[in-house]
Amino acid sequence: MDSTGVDAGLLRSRYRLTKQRSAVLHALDDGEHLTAEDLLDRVRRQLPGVSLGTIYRTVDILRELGLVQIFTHNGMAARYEASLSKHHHLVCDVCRDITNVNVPTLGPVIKGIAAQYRYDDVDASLTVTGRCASCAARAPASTFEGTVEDRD
Amino acid sequence: MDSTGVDAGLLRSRYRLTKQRSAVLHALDDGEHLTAEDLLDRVRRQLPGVSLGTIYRTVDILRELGLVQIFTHNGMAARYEASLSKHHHLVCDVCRDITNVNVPTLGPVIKGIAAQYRYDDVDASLTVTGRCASCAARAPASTFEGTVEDRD
DNA sequence: CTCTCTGCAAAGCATTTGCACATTG
DNA sequence: CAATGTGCAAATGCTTTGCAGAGAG
Repeated sequence: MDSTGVDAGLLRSRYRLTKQRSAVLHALDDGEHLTAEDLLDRVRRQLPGVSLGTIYRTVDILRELGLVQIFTHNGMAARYEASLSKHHHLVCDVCRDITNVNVPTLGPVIKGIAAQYRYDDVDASLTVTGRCASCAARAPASTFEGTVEDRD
Repeated sequence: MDSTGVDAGLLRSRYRLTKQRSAVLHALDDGEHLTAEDLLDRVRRQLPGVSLGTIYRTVDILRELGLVQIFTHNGMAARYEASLSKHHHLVCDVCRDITNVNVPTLGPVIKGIAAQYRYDDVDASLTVTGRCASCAARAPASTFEGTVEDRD
């Protein structure tokens, strides 16, 4: 089993390095903001017998070890991504597409809030919603402010 | 039925103003970031027969009308609040307490992202997590950086 | 060899939905 | 009175969990 790459974090931890966990770790590099089902599909290409329960148990310990970030928005299924770099998300209200985005200017904003409310060890997640360029091109004009809600 | 206060938005809409909906609207003023169950409890004080299904259907149309904001974080149950003013949330990792927070400096950050990625009609939700002052006081010292994860 | 992990299947929980009856405008 | 809304209970979808056997160290 590969013990020098993405697996290193697990090896150093109090958890055992199993082939299922290694496969999940590798699958995480195989796409952005993957759902548990997405991960299951990818993991099963290598290791057909793996169960969804194992995916959930694995991402949970990877989160505890700081190796994955979990993204949720409204009631949608959780998305998992390797903790390579801190980033935030842009979600299209129309097509539900998710884009990763770096927001370097957010740091000072968060520091300010932490200081004002006396919070320690702060982290933050910013989710920007709106209509992406392709959906705007495809859709009827919208000249008014505020939420654009179709009544289905 | 009161038709001049919080009910006005519903009255002007294509939806009927029922006593259940009015009660939900009033219940929303009765606390911050309330869960569906919280709303149900409050609504039932006035109107004992109301069902959870009605709460969910009602908050959904209120969201569509822009009268409530919905806050979710990780897998937690959704929280509902009247759309009085735009605000964001501070969530304590330890006690799970939620604090509303105004973040006036966020506007330019979001505008920048919208421009860069060509998104229209953008909105944003910022959730800052960390350890609140009372939990920090109560807990063992934490001098290292990063997430503080107790193994239960 | 012991402790941890896994697959399976069942349970859990928040939310949604179908339907027959009640209510609104 | 026609259209819409409601209560109830069942269904849904994601996630978690108990257990007995498999695998890691």
